[in-house]
Amino acid sequence: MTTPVRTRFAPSPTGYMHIGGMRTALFAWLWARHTGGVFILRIDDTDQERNVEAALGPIFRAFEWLGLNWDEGPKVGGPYEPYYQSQRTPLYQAAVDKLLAEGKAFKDFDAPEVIAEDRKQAEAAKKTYVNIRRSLELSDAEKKQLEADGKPFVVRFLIPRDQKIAIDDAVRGHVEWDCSLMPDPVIMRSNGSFLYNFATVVDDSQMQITHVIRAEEHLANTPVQALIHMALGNPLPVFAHIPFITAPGSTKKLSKRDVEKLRNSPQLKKMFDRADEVFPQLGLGDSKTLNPVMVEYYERLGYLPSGILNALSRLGWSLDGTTEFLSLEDVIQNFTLERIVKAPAGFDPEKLQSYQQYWMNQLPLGDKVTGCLPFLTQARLVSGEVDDSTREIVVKVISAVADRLRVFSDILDYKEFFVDDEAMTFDEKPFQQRLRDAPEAVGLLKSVREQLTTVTPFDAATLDKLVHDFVETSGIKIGQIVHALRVAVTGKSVGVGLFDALAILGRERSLRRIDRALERF
RNA sequence: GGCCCCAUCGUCUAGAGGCCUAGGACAUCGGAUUUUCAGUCCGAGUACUGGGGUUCGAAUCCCCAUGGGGUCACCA
Repeated sequence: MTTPVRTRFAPSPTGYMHIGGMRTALFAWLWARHTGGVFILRIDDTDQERNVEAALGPIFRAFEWLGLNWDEGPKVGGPYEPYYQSQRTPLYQAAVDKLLAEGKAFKDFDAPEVIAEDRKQAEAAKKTYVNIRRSLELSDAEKKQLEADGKPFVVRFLIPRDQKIAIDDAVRGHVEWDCSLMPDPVIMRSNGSFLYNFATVVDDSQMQITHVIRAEEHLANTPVQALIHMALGNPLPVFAHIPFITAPGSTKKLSKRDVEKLRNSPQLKKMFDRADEVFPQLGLGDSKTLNPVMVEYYERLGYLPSGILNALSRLGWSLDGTTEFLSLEDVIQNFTLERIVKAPAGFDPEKLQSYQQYWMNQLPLGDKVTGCLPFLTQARLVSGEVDDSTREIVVKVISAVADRLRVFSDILDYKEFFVDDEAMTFDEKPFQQRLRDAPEAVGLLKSVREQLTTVTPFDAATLDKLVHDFVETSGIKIGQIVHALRVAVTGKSVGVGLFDALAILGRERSLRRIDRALERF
């Protein structure tokens, strides 16, 4: 019989979901899904105070947005409840008692200052620090006396110093440590609370976790955890330490501590700038409230789960040498731990952009409209109720924008179609260059305006022909009129095809805008 | 510093002894298409950290060096 795979992700309630953590969670989730196993969410809130629920919001939200559901955990429950570490202390207590009773852990009465001194001396002597087990020398009577006196103590797990401990990591292979170099870790604080390293072991075992898939920085914790598992009589789970994600252009772990440094990295600058441009329009603050290390940044900017998921899966994992675009379903089907790359992977915004672009282009028009609409409403470019005529315009704009649309919020770059003719602003630079500084612009604009009053139908193909004929008969270059017209009608030098723009606006609005430009000379 | 991990184009990666004069993708740079921007198409350059082995043969196996990183709490 083969036991079903059970993996877990155990975030602490930090108030946001880290993109690197999301990638770790994804790998654990993928392994469960690939094998038809179970994925568990467990909350590591041992040292958190009140606001756990609030701090958890963005984390659940990230999972839900990306469609990574959990089979057991908060909200859904499960056979190993509770899924909050803060509510599991009886389990930890029982485990400590067991170790204590079996002599596999001991009460250490040494004061912190004493320990600090030991450590200092070891350092001075250039020797690896290993705690001195003074309390182990105490007689039972002495220990009883100390406890009766209310002398504080911690519980330490007794490392079998005469051994070596080895694990066979599913991505790293055989890794071995010499126990004689390991200090006895504290597993229970003097205030009676428990430490992560211990709680994790108890939880993983009680929840029947078969595969501990986590970031590489936990590799150093693993010997201790393995030893505790063994002392508790648990079977060892399979460990799989996946490499962490590094910051763009760096070899260091991508951490939110360094966001301010990241802001200036050339690779990430664009992402911060985009946040500062878009979020204020949406009433969501700016790059200080949401930045590219948070999953929510991508959601709020209108990235697609498929784009993010594709990018995240390809960071440290590949199907083969050529496949770049994979749906979640593809990845689930092909995901194996052995194909995880051992070296850290740099987070590359450009590459993410390309995955995103691919998946956006796969989307049918209707889905793009549905995706963009909330952004237009949120930016108050369309009013709450979306009537058919509004929707019609949105459809037209998005068709014209075509594959310029990479993320849904890009639609905000085309707000000229959604503002009143009188409210539309002209960008100064192109207005100067294409209209004021172009001596023939006024005349050409007036002539074309004349023709626009009568041409029918007022659609892109007809307008295209009209302008080309106009160019022909007046013997000018097409650029001379096109640029002027574009600025006059949209206020900008870049955007959708000019004839599309005119057709979307329609005759009335186009003429009004041309008049405004003319008046503005 | 101790312990541990890692090492192929700028970046993500393919490569599990001969198929490698090292493949793909992103980015970059050319060129084409074009009313702008984007896109698309075509093309180019760019990498096995170094040194020793093993072998007829090494990017691939072993050793050493170097470099990078992680971790060393009564944090998680």
